[in-house]
This record gives sequence, C-alpha cells and structure tokens, in this order.
Amino acid sequence: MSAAPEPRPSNFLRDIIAEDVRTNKHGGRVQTRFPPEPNGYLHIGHAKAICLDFGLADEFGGHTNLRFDDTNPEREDVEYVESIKNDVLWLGFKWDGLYYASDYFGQLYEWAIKLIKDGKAYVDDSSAEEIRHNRGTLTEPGKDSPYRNRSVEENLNLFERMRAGEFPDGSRVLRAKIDMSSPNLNMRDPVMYRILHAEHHRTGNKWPIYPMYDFAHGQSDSLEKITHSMCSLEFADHQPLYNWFIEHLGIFPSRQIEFDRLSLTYTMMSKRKLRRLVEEDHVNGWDDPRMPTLSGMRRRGYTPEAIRNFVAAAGVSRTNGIVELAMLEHFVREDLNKRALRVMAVLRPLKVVIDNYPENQTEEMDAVNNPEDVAAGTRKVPFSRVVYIEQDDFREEPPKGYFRLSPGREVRLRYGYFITAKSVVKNDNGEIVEVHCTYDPTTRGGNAPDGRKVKSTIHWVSAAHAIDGVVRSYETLFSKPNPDEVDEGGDFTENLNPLSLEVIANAQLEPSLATAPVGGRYQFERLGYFCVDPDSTPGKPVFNRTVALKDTWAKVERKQSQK
RNA sequence: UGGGCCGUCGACUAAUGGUAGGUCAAGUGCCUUUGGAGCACUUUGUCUAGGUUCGAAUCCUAGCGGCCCAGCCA
Repeated sequence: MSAAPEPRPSNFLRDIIAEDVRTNKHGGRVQTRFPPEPNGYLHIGHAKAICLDFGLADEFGGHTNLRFDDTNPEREDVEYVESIKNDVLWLGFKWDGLYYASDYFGQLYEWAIKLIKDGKAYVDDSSAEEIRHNRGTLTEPGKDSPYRNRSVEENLNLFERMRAGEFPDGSRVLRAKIDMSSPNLNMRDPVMYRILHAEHHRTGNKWPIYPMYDFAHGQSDSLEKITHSMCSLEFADHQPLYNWFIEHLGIFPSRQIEFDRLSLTYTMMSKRKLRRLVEEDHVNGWDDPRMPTLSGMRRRGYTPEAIRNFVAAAGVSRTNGIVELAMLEHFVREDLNKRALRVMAVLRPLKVVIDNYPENQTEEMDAVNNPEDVAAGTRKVPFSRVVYIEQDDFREEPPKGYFRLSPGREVRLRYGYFITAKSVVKNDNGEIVEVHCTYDPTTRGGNAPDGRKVKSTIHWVSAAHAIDGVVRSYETLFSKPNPDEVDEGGDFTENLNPLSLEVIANAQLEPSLATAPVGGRYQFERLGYFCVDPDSTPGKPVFNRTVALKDTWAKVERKQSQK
C-alpha cells in the first residue's frame, strides 16, 4: 500500500494496546472487560468506559466480557443486572462472555487458603474501629495488628469457621499480610474477606463471607485472561495491590490501566447522589429524561450513535476535566438532524384567521419529511382558514431584527402561503388572542410568482385538523455548571434547577403525529427534536424535548436586552 | 502535610525532541421555504522559573496549582 498514513487521532490506551499487539504480548491477543457493580443504573460516564472497553478490543480484533462485580450483596439487585445488560446492548455493544464475580467465589476462597498457607494472609479479630485506628494516617505509618502473627494452622481454622458461618458479622476479617508502614494505604494489610450473613442475588445464602473488591477484581480479570483491564483514575493507588495478589498467587498477569472519568457540566455522575435524586423525588425515577443515566437519555430521545460519537470526540486522557454539556448536545443534534423526520407542531398556540381564505375549504399541502434525506419523501399537511402559529412568531411591536409576523408584515407559512397581518383581537387583559391576516392565493406552496421574497418562514398547524399533545420541555437539572458548588454546609440539591421541567399541556400537533410510535423521534420544525414518551395514550401523545434547535434569534435578542 | 496521578485556546483533545493542529463553544460573512442545516473565514493556548539541546509542549530540576487515597464500598 502506498497510501499516506492515516492521520488517525490516537490516545494513550490505544497506544499501549497497539504496542502490546506489535510486540506480540499474549500472542497479540486483546481481551477486555466491562465490570459494573449491579447497584444502580448506568450513566453517561459508564458509556465512556463501555466505548473504551468494547471499542478498543474491537479495533484490535479482541473480545470483551461483561462482568458484574457483585461482591457486596447488601446493595446489589437483579433489577440492576437487567438494566445494565439492556443499556449496554442499546448502546450498540455485544459482550463475548457474561460473567459474575460471584461465579468465582469458590476459586477465590481456594486462593485465600493458599495465601494463608503461604503465610501471606491472616485472620484479624480486631473491630472495624481498631483496624481503622491501627491503619495510621496519610502521614503516619500504621501499627501491626496483635493478630498478625497467628500460626498458619490457627488462621486456617479460623478462616474455615468464618466460611462455615460460625461467627457474627463484623467479628473477624481475613487480611493480606503486606506492610503496615507502606506510604500507600491500600498496602497496609488490606481486608480480603469480611463476614456478611446476607442473601446474595445469585448465590443466595451459600456464603457468609464475601471477598472485597481488591481480592476479587484482579483475580476475576486474571481468570478471564483479561489482557488490558481499564478502569478509572481513582483506582491507580490499588494497582500495586492488584499486582501483589497476581504475583503471590502466580496467576495470569492482567494489566490495569487507568483513565479519567467523564464529567459533564450541569450534571453529576455520583451514583450515590443520583440515587438521592430518585429516592427524594427530585426526579421521576432513574429514567427521568433529565437524568444522565442511559435509560434517561434514551427516554429523552438521545441516540446511541450520538452518545458514541460524543464519547469518541471527548477523548480520553489522565487529566481531570469537565466536558461542556454543549458538546454532547452538538452530537445529539448532528445525529438527529440526519435522521429525524420533520413535522409541524405549535407549542404555545396563537390563533390566526385568514380572512380572505374560503370558509370551508381545506387543502393538502406537500411537505418535505427531511431536507437532509430525500429518501424520506414527502407528506400531505392540511391547510385551512384558521391556523395556529407560535405566540413567539407574532409581535405587535417588532423589535429591531425581528423578521416574523407583525402588523403589515408579510411572511411565509411553511409549505403554505404568504400571509400578511392586518389586525389583532385582544382579551380583557390586553393580551392578543387572535391575529387576522390576508393571504396571497398565488403563493401556494410558498413561492411568489412575481419573485418577491419574505424575510421569514414560520410553522403552523390547521386549527380544524390539529391534534392535542403534551410536551415536556427540559432544561438542565442543575442551574450551576458544577452542581456541587455550594456554600459551607450546603447540599447539591440546592442547585436543582426549578425550571428543569416545563409541561405544556395543550400543544397543537399536525395530524400525522396521531400515529407516532413510542420512542419515535421527530424534529418539530424551528423548535427542536422531540421523542414520543411511553406515557402517551391513544390520541394524546406525550413528547419529550430531546434538545432544542440552535436559536440565533434568541441569541440576538438576549444580546440586545443586555445593552 | 506521606504517597499516587495530572497541568496545551473558554471546554475537551492531538502533536511520541523538529510547522502548536482538530472538535465543541464564541464571532463574522455567504446561503437558505426551518433565524435549523450547510459553506467560508476569524479570535483565543503550551502553569512559572531555571537547565539540557542546533532545536523543548515533549527531557531534567525546583516551584505553583488541581485531583485521588486513611470503608469490613466498588
């Protein structure tokens, strides 16, 4: 091949894997895994890990397992297992092996016995408080436990009895015998097993003891012959321990590599806090369209392609950055622009009466379904004497630069006619409730035979044909770019945006939307992208606003008001 | 303040000792039957100070700044 080398943007993870493949490490084999704990729903931060784990393996002809890190029965549940599988598939990835850390409980137990026999692990009768106290601090070394030098026989006996369920929760732990004065706190005789008489969602009551993350994760990787175990930065301090267990067990040497988590402005990824939002009813469940969960984004109308493109564009490194939400929204718009069918909907209706249009006439106007995709075809939209337009699209006193309808001004009704505003009708409060216009019959479809131009095209629906719909319009869940930015003693819930959800009860929709399927994604022309919510009922669709279209006029107006 | 990790346009990220580039955002213009989309153009950056080198964002030293670690959570 003589083609110029592809100027392919790389990242340090791909470089590491490429180098390993080049040097034929592990015979050039690439095996990764995505290892969620089934204790909550996946969010956009997990999407990054998923794209990396699956995407990179795929690039090198490798394989990826989905493995549930289910070592803490107290917080885990099958509900989460199912949602995680569902979300990974939705994102567009298929795992090769499906495993659970709990599949390895037997093997892990054997390995613990081996370490005890090798004098590398001991049973500690200290209380949790005593262990914490003896661990030392960031600046002071820890102290050896009084139980540290028990005989192998006694350790074996005690550990077997722990496993047999003889002891109550919290009474003993199994610890690795490493170095109580290590500057790395993870190496100060970390706990390997704790006693937990809890029912596990898969192993039931078989085990009264459960391995800790550190004694399960690396070994699980090793058992699955994972070559590249990618995880987030906060685990970097665990890597020496990860390697210590592999070395002292003499098992397959998986390599841990850390990368930075994804952070986004105006949202937050802490599972603990997301759970609070759900449990304290700040949102309507894990799949509330305002949530950064994959199920929330799916319901909101985000596409897997958009999320994948975004993740790829945001890149990966070892810095702690915060990506602007605007970047995510860009990729959502970019994807939806190519595929969403255009349709006309009026969110805040203002009645327009076309005085010179025949009373009982209806015409079928041809409308393009997607100007970005001719294959999407056209559809008929009914037009009649009374139409609704957006309240925003009429101003009795138009400000400078306002091109839409105003007294005496001629505009185009999209795919309809040119109309000119003549007069308004107001209610007792002085609010405009009706605009009377005339139309030019020669402009059918939206073109004037004499070639004259209008400055604006506005959308509309025929009042006689419109169907009612509910539209849920969303803003960011938090009003600050960093929701955790609170005064001393404050709480992130103070930064919840009170305007994050606006329900528009009586939007007027073009009749073709009567049969819109749940999950269907549309562009409401000039407004944004909208997705049909499962709450829809026959004849009364409910739409979620996925993301608004860019609004140049709003920007201009904002700037004018700042002057 | 012990250890670990990290500092490149406003944000994210490339440049792997040799032209500081891309995407988003912002701005300007063109175009437009969506003030959408598209097209063209523009602005802004290597944390600081030394050093090595013909040449440093890249290597070294020091400083400054940020993140992570003291669960029987993951």
